[in-house]
Amino acid sequence: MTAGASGRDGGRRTRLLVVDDEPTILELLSASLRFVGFEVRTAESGTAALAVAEEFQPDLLVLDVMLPDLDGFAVTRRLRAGGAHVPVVFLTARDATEDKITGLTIGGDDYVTKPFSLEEVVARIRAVLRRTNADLAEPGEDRDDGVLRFADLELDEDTHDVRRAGRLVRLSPTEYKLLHYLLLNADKVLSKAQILDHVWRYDFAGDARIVESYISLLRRKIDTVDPPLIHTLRGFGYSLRLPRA
Amino acid sequence: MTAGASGRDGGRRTRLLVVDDEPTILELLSASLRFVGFEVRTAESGTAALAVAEEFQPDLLVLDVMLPDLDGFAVTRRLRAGGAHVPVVFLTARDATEDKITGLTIGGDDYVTKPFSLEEVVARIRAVLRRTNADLAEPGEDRDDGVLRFADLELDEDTHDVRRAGRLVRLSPTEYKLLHYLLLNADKVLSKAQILDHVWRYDFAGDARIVESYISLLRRKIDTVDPPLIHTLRGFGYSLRLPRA
DNA sequence: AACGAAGCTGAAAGCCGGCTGAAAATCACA
DNA sequence: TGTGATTTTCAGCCGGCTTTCAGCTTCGTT
Repeated sequence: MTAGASGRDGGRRTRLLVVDDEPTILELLSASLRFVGFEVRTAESGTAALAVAEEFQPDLLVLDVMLPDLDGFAVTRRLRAGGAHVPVVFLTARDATEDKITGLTIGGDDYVTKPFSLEEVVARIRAVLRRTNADLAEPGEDRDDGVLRFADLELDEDTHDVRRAGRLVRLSPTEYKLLHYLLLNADKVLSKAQILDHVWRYDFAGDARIVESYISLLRRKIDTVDPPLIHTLRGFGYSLRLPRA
Repeated sequence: MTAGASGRDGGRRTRLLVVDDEPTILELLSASLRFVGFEVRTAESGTAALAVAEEFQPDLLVLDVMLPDLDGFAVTRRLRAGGAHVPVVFLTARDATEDKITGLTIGGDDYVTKPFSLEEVVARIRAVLRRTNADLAEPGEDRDDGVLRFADLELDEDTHDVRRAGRLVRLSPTEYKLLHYLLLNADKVLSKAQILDHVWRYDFAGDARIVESYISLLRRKIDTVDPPLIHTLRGFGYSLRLPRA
C-alpha cells in the first residue's frame, strides 16, 4: 500500500464502521478493509450501529440499506441529527426491485451494489473520503488529488483518465479496475487468486485463468512501451514494478 | 465542486439557515448544500429558526412556508423587522393555493415547490444570492454573471438561454436541468444514479434508465456538432468534457 | 535436450450496457 | 375540455465487453 493511500490520514488511522446483517459479508469486508489499513469496527443491526458509532466515532460508515431493524437511511438520519456529517457508503442489492436506490449519492455519499468487488468498495470509500476531506483541507501541497502514479503511468480516479507516457489509453471497466488494483499494490506480488478476489465480484464462479486474459489485454494497452511495468513472476503471480537491474 | 461556483464568496463561506419540520427533507437539503460548499445550520420550527438566525447571522434562509408554529412568512417578517433584509428561498407544497404563492418572489426572494429536485434548489439559491449581491458588489472583474460556459457551450441562468456554437437551442425543463448539472460538474464522471438524485425530484420512483433517454434527447439538441461534449463512460456514467487527445 | 507446467493470446460465443424510436401517460395551458 | 409539449416506459438493436478455450510459447527442471 502506498503511504497514505488508504486508511491513514496523517498520524491517525481512518476509522470505519461496517454494518451488515450477513456475517459472511461483514467478515469479507472488515478483513480486507483492515488489511488495507483502516481501523474497523462492525455491527450487525441498525441499533447496534448507533451504539458503536457513539463510542467509536467513525470517520465513515459502510452501511447496508437493508437491515432487520433500522434501515440504512434511518441510521444515517439519526447519526447526523447532531449536526456532524458522517459520510456513508451504502451497500444495496442489485436485483431486489431496485426502487430504493434513490438519494444514495447525496452530500458526497455513494453506494455499491451487491454482489460487489472489494476493489470497488475500497475505491468508493477512498473517493468519498477524498471528497469530504477536500472541502476542509487547506489547498496545501500533498493533498490527495485522486491521481495514482507509477513511473510514467497515471490513473485519475475522478476523470478515469489513464495515461502511459503521457498517451491517453481507453480501458474497459474491468481493465480499469485491474490496473487500479495493481497501482494500489505497486511492487507487491499479487497472485491470480488474490487479483480475482479483489477485482471480480465476490460471486464470480469462473476460473482464475481469466486474470491471464486481462493481464494480456492490459499489457497490449498500457505496456507496449519501454520499460515494461507489468511483470510475471512465474508460479507466484504478477507485479507492477520497474524492471530490476 | 467547481471552485467558487457555490457557497464561497471571496474568503468567507456563505451561511445558509435551512428550516423545515420534516427531518428527511432537512437532512437531504443540508447534506447537499454543505457538499456544494455552503455553511449550513438547521432548524425544525419557526421559533427555533429565529433563535438560530439571531446567533448564526445567515446570508440566506431556505424556509418551509408550512411550519407547526410560526409559518415562513411570520419568520421572515420578524427577521426583517430589524431592518436587515435577509433573502429567502421558500419551500412550498405544489398544490398551495395561488394567492399564497403570490408575493413570494418580491424583494429578490424566490420559491421552490415540493417535491423539488436538488438541482432546482441549489440553482434558486445561487440565483437569489447573485441578484442580492449584484446590487452591492462593485462592478469588478469576476462578478458572477450567471452564465455557465464550457467550450462553445453556454447556459445563462438568468434567461435560461442555451447556446451551442453560438446557436440558440430550445430545451425542455428537464433537459435544461440536466445540462445545468453537467455544466456544474464538467469533466467529472457522473453516474446515472447521481444524475437521477440531483436532477429529478426526490420522490421520483422510476428507473435510472430514464437518464439514458434524456442524455439522448440532449445530445440531439446540443451535441450534434464537433467536438462532442457529452461522453459515455461505459459502466461508470457520463461526463461533459472535451474529447481527450 | 526433453519434458511438463505455467503462461500467453487470438478466436468465438454470449452477455450486457447503452442508444433510440415509438407509444403511453401526464402535464401545461389555452 | 382539448391540444400540444413533456415526461416516462419499453422493446429492439448494436456494439463493446466478458468469458471460455485451444493452441502455442516460455520457463524451470531433470
